[in-house]
Amino acid sequence: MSRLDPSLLTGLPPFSGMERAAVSDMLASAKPLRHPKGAHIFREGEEAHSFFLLLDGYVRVVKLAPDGEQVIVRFIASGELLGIAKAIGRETYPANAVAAADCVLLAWPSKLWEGIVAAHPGFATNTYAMLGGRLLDTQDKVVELATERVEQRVANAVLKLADRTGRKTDEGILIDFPISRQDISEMTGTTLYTVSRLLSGWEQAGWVKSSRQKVTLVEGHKLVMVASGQGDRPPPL
Amino acid sequence: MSRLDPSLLTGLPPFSGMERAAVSDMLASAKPLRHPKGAHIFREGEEAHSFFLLLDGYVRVVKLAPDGEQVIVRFIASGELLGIAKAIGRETYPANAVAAADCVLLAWPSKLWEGIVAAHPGFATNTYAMLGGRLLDTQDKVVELATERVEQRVANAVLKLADRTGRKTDEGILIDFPISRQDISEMTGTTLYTVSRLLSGWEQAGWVKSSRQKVTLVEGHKLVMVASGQGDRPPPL
DNA sequence: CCGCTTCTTTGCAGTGACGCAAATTGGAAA
DNA sequence: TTTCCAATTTGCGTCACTGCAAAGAAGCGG
Repeated sequence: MSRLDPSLLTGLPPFSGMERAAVSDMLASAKPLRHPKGAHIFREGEEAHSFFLLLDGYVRVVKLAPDGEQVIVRFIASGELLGIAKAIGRETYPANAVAAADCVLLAWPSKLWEGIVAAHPGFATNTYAMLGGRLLDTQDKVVELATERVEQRVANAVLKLADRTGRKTDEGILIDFPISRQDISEMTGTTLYTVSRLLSGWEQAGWVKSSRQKVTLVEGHKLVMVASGQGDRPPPL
Repeated sequence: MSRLDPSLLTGLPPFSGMERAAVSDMLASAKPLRHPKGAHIFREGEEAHSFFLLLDGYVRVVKLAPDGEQVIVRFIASGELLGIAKAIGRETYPANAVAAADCVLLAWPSKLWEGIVAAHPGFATNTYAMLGGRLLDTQDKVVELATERVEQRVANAVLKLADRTGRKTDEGILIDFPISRQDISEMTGTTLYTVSRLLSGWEQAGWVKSSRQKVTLVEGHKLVMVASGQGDRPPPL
């Protein structure tokens, strides 16, 4: 008998619409797991021995370009699945997963995948819908990279992070985990220098507040304008 | 009884590993369909009434950026599925599909999707593996757009097209359908001017031959070098 | 065969973004 | 506290790429 309570999972998207008994059943074969900030949860190319559910924390999914540059392909927030290589017919992980903050996860052995999917059609449907959503997200990212200027992409990234992980403070909406200029540049296909210049400009204008590994959104609507390409340009220094 | 022969499908990836009888069963509910070059097969946002198998021809999957620019998200060659919104839990098509050449398709009503997937687990597995492959392809495109220079991306696009749709001629490998400089620019996130300049340069160097809507690969290995970022730069005009 | 449309080429000027270098700041560890 | 390392800022020169404009080429329909 597991010490984990099924109510941990029942509210989460991957398990929505499932019977409590079914969720308990899945939980029985899961192992809880912790990773400190900065640790690799899995690596690209490695055999996909497990798939995971993120219970708490944040995870960056990172790909390595041929020249060694890193690209952050996606952020995972708590309640989401990751490492489900088996669901897409793969035997190895296609990217690296790194804890962006201290993380708590559940892990299932990948060899249970087929059985779980067969036994829980609701879980399967949820998972494939989620995969479809990620495909569309990624396609949107392609469109963004292909058509928007750096300024717009960085504004977009900050807005999305604030929306998905933001915590309200008295100064504005704070992005809830340590994020560097370099991280933001790896999400938007630019350099840490350019991100720094942009944030400095926006800070001068009073639209954000930022310091080491911290970004707080003060006037979101201004950044929305920038993201859409219609923003007043804050005066260059 | 259908006039279509199941052997049309048995060799194609979506149906690999399936019984002949199962394939016949699926074929029974499909309607053949033709679209001339340039026609829309479906449009973004439209209700996903059908899903398709491309039997012959080529299809561009195109997204519209907020500012009206077009981005070619993917090319579909014969033997591939398209428009499978139901598989990813969507009720509407997420992009436009345009015939890049005269096309022959099979169409199934989307409402049959659940039944088909339930009745043919092999087909379901193949489809989800294919979707996973598309997700990885799209992620690779993100990495490419984020890290490579225009020159490399255009070389890559030409190589991929030649590889996937190339027909051998006495001059080299000819891309098998009409493709304009504009098309290539929409695949690579640049402008038709830049594509024209690059192709002109490569033609001077004897690496490709190109004319109106035609590109022939002459010295593929040279373009591979360009794509990897190690190519000798052909002398500017 | 002519005229129209669409695609392509290329000169040129403008600039957004890069990337090095060096100084500065902030936090954590000793 | 002091030390040390990583993150950040910012000046400056450079360049890849853009985007207009205008001319040339190719194919199609009448």
